[in-house]
Amino acid sequence: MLRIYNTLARDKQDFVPLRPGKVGMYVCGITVYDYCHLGHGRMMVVFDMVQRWLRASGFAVTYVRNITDIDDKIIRRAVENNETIGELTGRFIRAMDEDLDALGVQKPDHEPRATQYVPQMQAIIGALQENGLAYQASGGDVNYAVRKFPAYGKLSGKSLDELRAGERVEVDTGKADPLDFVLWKSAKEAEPEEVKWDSPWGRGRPGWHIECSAMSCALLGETFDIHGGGQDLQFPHHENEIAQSEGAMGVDSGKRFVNTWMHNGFVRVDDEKMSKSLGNFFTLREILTKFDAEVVRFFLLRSHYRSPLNHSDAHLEDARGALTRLYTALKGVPVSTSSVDWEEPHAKRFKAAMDDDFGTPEAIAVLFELANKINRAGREKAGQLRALGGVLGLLQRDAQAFLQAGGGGGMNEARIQASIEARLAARKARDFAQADRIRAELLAQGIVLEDGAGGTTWRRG
RNA sequence: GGCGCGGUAGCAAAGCGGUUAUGCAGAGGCCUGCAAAGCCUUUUAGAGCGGUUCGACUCCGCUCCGCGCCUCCA
Repeated sequence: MLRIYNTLARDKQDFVPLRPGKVGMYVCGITVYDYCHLGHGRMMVVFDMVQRWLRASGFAVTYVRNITDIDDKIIRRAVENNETIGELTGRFIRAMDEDLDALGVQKPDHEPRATQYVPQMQAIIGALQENGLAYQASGGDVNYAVRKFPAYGKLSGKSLDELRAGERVEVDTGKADPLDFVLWKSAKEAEPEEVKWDSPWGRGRPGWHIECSAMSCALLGETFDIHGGGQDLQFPHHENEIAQSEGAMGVDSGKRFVNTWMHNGFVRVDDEKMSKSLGNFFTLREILTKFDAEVVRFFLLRSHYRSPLNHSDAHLEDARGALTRLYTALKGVPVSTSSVDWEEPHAKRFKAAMDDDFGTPEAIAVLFELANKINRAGREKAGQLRALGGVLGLLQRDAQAFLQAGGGGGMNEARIQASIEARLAARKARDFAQADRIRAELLAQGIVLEDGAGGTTWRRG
């Protein structure tokens, strides 16, 4: 039985889908005005892992991950760059696809873009207005009347009165309550035509929060199983989604928006949250110039998805060494598409770990025990190791290809092979001084030689 | 100020009320011409103070420290 930590309950709960065997899952994707950083990468890999595990468990999953392609930052950036919104967002969506593809993140079943769901957003806003939860302010913006939604705060554990005690509430004329948030922003003269839609409330564009309510409802229905996102979206974004979606269905309808809320932990740098505003972020593409993408994925999955994760080159190096051990156990094992034997003891422990709120660290520990068994007792379990790794999106490459990835410093394959031959000749002649000299030269280039039963092989060190 | 999360061995990181986490690093051994890899053995834990218990790293309380949210943010 799969158990998931539900933020709404602040506890692990048995996962029971609305419809047997089927799971609807929505995850807040990113706002595409810049390159993805490692924090985005973690969120993407975490929910990719969740999605994979649900499927491996036999569920028919509908996975929706949106793209926010309209918002203040996008507009500002496009104007700065003197390009259209579409050009800017198209560029960064392509970059995101490249980065995620490298990390082994599978495509969601649906990847809706906010700009394609404006009519659905308007419909929800209309319903909210009918239900007395939305009002148009003097400036033209349509706001959500937070005080009218009794359950406001149930996800984040905050009460409106406590929130109001917080100092940083900007005084926005037109809002009935400072905590009310915008559903529909009335158009501003200076903004490009591209971001203006007609609506019953005048020309304008949707607020940020309404996008996810509309897209999730359109693709998964009014109520669905799992909603995920980064911890920083818990408040106010997800709280507002609940207010919108449940408010539109009718506060008294008893209908629920989402059953299970999942939030992944942050990536940190020097014990501080990695973020754009702090300027301490590392983009995926810069990390991927230094580290193999699978090493990055392995690094992200080696800690629990809800724990904070510190990023540093040393930690990535550590992950590389660990993943190298797993691949070393697969040396000489052909890449095959063997499936998992779930009756096998290691697989049972792997499954138990994953079923306990996606315990990837322990699942990966089982992989190492499997590697040890292979090194000790032979290759029978190699297919099992590869197949279990595959459940996490790992260990699918040829072992040699992984071990030699990144090249051999300044040396090409032919030169390395020539050196290995030369060393072999020296060894045969029992000229060990010469043989050791050649090995040292290669090592200086980051190439490690290993004399095995089947001959000498090399890997990057 | 309000709400929440966490403090595990040299580093990273898990589970668990009583039995080896796991990876890297360290020590000894096997293997090797010597190494590397691998295998075997092994040293370093659970912030502090109380409480519950036959027994606590694991449950409860307090203290100290760190982090996050309360504003856009994965």
